[in-house]
Order: sequence, then structure tokens, then C-alpha cells
Amino acid sequence: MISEIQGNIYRKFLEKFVSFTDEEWAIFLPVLELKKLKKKSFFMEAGKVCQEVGFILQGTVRCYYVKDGTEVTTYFSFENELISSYKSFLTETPSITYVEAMENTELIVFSKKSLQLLLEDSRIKYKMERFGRTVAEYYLCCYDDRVFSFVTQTPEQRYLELLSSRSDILARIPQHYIANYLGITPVSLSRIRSRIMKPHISLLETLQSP
Amino acid sequence: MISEIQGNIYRKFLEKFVSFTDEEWAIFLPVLELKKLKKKSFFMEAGKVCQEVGFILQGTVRCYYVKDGTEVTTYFSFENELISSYKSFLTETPSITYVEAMENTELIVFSKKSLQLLLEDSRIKYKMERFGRTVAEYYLCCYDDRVFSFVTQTPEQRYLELLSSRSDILARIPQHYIANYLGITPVSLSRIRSRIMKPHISLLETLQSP
DNA sequence: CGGAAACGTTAACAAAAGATAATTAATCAG
DNA sequence: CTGATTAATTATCTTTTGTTAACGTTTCCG
Repeated sequence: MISEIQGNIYRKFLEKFVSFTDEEWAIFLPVLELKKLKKKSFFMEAGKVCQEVGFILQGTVRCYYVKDGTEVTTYFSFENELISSYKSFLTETPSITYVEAMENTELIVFSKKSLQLLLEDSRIKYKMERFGRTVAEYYLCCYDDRVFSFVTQTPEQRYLELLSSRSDILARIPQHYIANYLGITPVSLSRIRSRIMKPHISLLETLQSP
Repeated sequence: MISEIQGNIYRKFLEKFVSFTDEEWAIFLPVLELKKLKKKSFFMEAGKVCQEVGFILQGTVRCYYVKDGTEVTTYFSFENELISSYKSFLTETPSITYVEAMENTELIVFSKKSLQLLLEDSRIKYKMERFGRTVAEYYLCCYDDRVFSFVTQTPEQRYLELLSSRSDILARIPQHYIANYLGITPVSLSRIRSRIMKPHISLLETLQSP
């Protein structure tokens, strides 16, 4: 059960994708649940089939994959963003990624079961299809950008672009996770950063030299 | 106007995503058009807004981006696959990629305008939403895999995986396009290939040596 | 508060990738 | 068929990245 305030935040967010009428919202709202995750607890674990899509009211979440015993972070999400192990959720196959709260996190979740019920509820099925379509299209475009950056840019260029487009991410996320996200090692990202800084320092030195 | 045979091929393909009733198909079919592309001609050019989604009846198509005057291939598609500049099509923004026929290609196209009309046609709108949703979900999963491979694998591992999962691609596509697709240079791919081959050769040498 | 763990930086070396160019192989068009 | 493009390989050199390890810093937790 979620509060009216929480529901309204979610409803406003969903406007980006689809508008629910009051009647539709009255059907949709009751299937939503509030979920609280303590820092470092899981929204989703590898090997399980993801049954939910979450909407982050508060907190930060990261997706990662365990490769040879070490974690490789693939994504992060913040307040007012959806989170899921999409492929697992959509295809009902075991997830290969973990989804973990990086801080105490509050989510509105809506389950696969609820989605399936609503997709068969004649009062709202059309709107749910549209909802699913627009959300999937949105994430498709996000993925498209990301693939494009891997194919056409160097790690340094990807970092600079992240720096200019999502400095909020850089500010809140440990650097070694960023490195994973960019497809490089933490050591390499550290070098990229010092490479980028160098020109500024030498400029300062020039100004200071006699 | 497309033939019944062509329409049935498309209809069967679309079953992967959604089943049309005969009545629905009777509405859908007339909006489809046949398009023939000569080798090296464009399905889509950078700078334009993509107005169509194509289904390849015959031929091969590649997506590429022009960076500093050179082409960088990002994707290819074959018979029985959909093709579009998805982000441009979905967001109605200018495409940054070209989509070009690699051989003489025959497509069934369906236009944004037709889609919009059918999305407002009460007889079929529900099915069209579902169609859009399932197609977007499908491609979302494809992109998810591709991003995952960039984050967690080396170029060599990506090549080996492509080799085992899509050898049809490797057989039909010039190698320097494959290199682009993997996010590396053609020279680098050539080295990866020789690296992979080496062990076999030295095995042969071992067998031949006295 | 203090020890342990986690982070970011730096260094040293090995491995791989990019850039360029030369050579060979394959393909295409006349 | 053949000359001309285009593609793929190989070589050389430079740059970047990966790997491992050391070091100082910060953060966390008992």
C-alpha cells in the first residue's frame, strides 16, 4: 500500500509515457506496493527471474554482474527513475545481474503478476499496452545511445561526455563503478582523469613561472 | 502494394510479436508497401527523420555513422529482420546513422504515418499498441545483450561470441564492418583473428615436426 | 576511538589497440 | 580477361589499457 503523495509522484512521472484517467488510476494504484531496501540489500539477484519493476522514490540503485568473483557495475539509477532487470522481467528468464541498493532506498514496485492481470483487464488493458510500449521505446533509445558511444567513442570521450551530460552521476557514484560503466578498469579511469587535468595544471604553472 | 505471398511471410514473422486476426490483417495489410533498394542505395540517410520501419524480404542492410569522413558500421540486418533508424523513428528526431542496402534488397515498409493512423483506429489500435510494445521489448533485450558485452568482455571475447552465435553474419559481411560492430579497428580484428588461429597452426606444426 | 576495509592514485611492466604504411589477396567494372 | 579498386594481412611504432602492487586517504564499523 502506498500513500497518496507517493502515488502522485509516480503518476506524474508516468505522464512522461502515458496519461492515466482517474478511473484508470483507481485500478492501477492498488496493485502498487511500497518496498524499502536497506543499503546493500538486493532488489534483484542473479539467477532469479525478475518479477518486478521498481520506481525509486528515494535512494540509489546499481546493477552489477559478477565476473570471476569480482563485481562489474553496468548501470545506476536514482530518484524518479525506473529500475528492473529488464531482460529477465520481459523474457522471464533468470537474471545475470544483481540490482542492489547503494543507500537506504524506497521504491514503488509493480509486479509482473499485476502487469499480466492488468494487461487482461478490459478496463485498462489498452492503456497498459501503451504504457509498456512507451516505456520500452524510451529505454530502447537510451540503450541505442549507449551502444553508439561504445562503437564510436574512446573511453576518454565517453568519460568526457558523461561528465558533461550526467555530472550528477559522477558526483554520487564511486569512481570504480563509473569505470565499469564506461567499460574500462578503475586504474584506467584514474589515468584518464589525470590526463584530462594535466593541461590545466601546466597552464597554472605557466602563469606562475617567472 | 505487396503480394499475398509477401504479406504472409511478414505476417508469419510478426507472430513472434503479436497475432493478427484475419479482420485485423485486412486492415494492416493495405498500409504496407513494397520497396526495392539497389545495392548501395539508402533506406535512410543521416540528418533526415526516419519515417519507416522495414522488413527485409531479401537482401542485407547495414547501419553506419560517418565520423570524420569515414564510415563506422554499427549494425547489419538480413532476411526476415526488421530494420529502421529506431531512435529517429520513435522520437521523430534527425537520424545520425545511414541505413544502406549492401546488396539489391527488397523490403516491406510500413510508415510512421500509417502507424499513427492505425494507433488511432479503434478496430486495431489495441493490437497496434501491443505490436509496438512487443517489438520494442524485443529490441530492448537485444540492446541489453550488446551493452552487456561491451561492459564485460574484451574485443576478442566479443568476436569469439559472435563467431559462435552468429557465424552467418561473419560469413556474409566484410570484415572491416564486423570490426566496427565490435568497437575496434579492422587492423585490430585482423590481429585478433591471427591470434586465435595461431594455436591451431602450432598444433599442426607439432604434429608435422619430426 | 582505532583498526580494518575500501578507494583513488601512482608506478612498472606486459598486452593490446590505434595509426600509418606497405604488401598481398580478392573483387569489380569495363 | 585485365587493370583498377577495395579488402585483408602484416609490420612498425606510439598510445592506451590491463594487471599487479604499493601507498596514502577516507570511510566504515565494532
